[in-house]
Amino acid sequence: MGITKTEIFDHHQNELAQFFKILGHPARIAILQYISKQNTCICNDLVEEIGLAQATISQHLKELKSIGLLKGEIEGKSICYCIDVDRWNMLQKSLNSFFNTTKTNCC
Amino acid sequence: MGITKTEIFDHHQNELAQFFKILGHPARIAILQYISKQNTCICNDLVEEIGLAQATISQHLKELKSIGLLKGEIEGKSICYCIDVDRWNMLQKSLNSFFNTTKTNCC
DNA sequence: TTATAATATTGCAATATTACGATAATAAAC
DNA sequence: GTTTATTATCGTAATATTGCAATATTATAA
Repeated sequence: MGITKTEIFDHHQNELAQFFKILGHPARIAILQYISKQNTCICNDLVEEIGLAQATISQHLKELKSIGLLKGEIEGKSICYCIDVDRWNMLQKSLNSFFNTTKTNCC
Repeated sequence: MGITKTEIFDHHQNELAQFFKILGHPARIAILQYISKQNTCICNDLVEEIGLAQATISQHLKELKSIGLLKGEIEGKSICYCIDVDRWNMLQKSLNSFFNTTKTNCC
């Protein structure tokens, strides 16, 4: 029927899939890469840098925030969005754990 | 307008996003985990194990194959789908590279 | 060749995602 | 207060994804 049946999977599977899903868009990859290159980051820069409308960028930032990858701090009249390194490392560890425990094969 | 603007991103960003995207569904996570537990894998087992219709499982398998994570070998009248460990390790390396080069922050 | 069993494909309906223009909210500068 | 600049939200249109029933394909068994 078109809706993901999250109820038949466990919490870990759903959470892991959610992490992957949010990283699964080139704009969000590009945003993370750009932020990591800067000392400060203003959404307006991203609009020029990435080439999507301001509203679209704002939505992508919201999604990255939803899994805790970005934290925003008020800085003057704009917002400084930064990567939450603790969360970033946690996520990396979590994905590696999945990769390391899921690679037995048979043929 | 609803379509991802892949043309404004580079090949690496699009490819990385595609990997993440395909891993971004709990059924595909569950399928990979189940396959890695078995010595052999038959799609029919997955239908019972995962709890989705046979057609749906088949589609998820197809997507996992599309990024090379699974390789299927004919085994009697069924198919033995296995994780391609070389590809799996390559993907893990690629994701770690992204994580390691994208975590500078400012605040 | 004709069953039988397993997987793939097709077609369709429902929901989700992506994107953007318009507008609202927020905060500094005047 | 008003203006100006920046980011967030709303509403909407277009495309993508998810899921399943029905059907097709493939390969063994009889």
